[in-house]
Amino acid sequence: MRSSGCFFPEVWNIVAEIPRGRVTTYGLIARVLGSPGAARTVGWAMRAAPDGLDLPCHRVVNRRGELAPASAFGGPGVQRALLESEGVLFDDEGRIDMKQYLWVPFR
DNA sequence: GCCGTGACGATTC
DNA sequence: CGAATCGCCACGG
Repeated sequence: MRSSGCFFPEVWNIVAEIPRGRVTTYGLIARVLGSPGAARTVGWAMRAAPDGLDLPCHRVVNRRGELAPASAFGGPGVQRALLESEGVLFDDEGRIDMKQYLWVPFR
């Protein structure tokens, strides 16, 4: 299971495996897929992800532990609410403690 | 087969 | 220390 086919489907596959209450980063996913510089492409894959896949895209954050633009989730606080609902706590800066919640996908 | 795009990352000023 | 810029890679037209 290394390459199921294209890049996007693999991204969705990994995101779908993110455990509840954990988060991962775009760059990390890209790295696991073999393209450390394709972090942007991963984000693009999220945007192009069909709703039928039931992807927990709210569990994917950037390297700093910040959430994606509110526009991406249809409104401000949506992604944060979903994560808090899973037990993820935010600091005063609205960021996640990566040391605690960062989940590393399998290679 | 080239250009533009994009929910990032790291570096530089 | 904060903000801005460049670079990266994959996909659609």
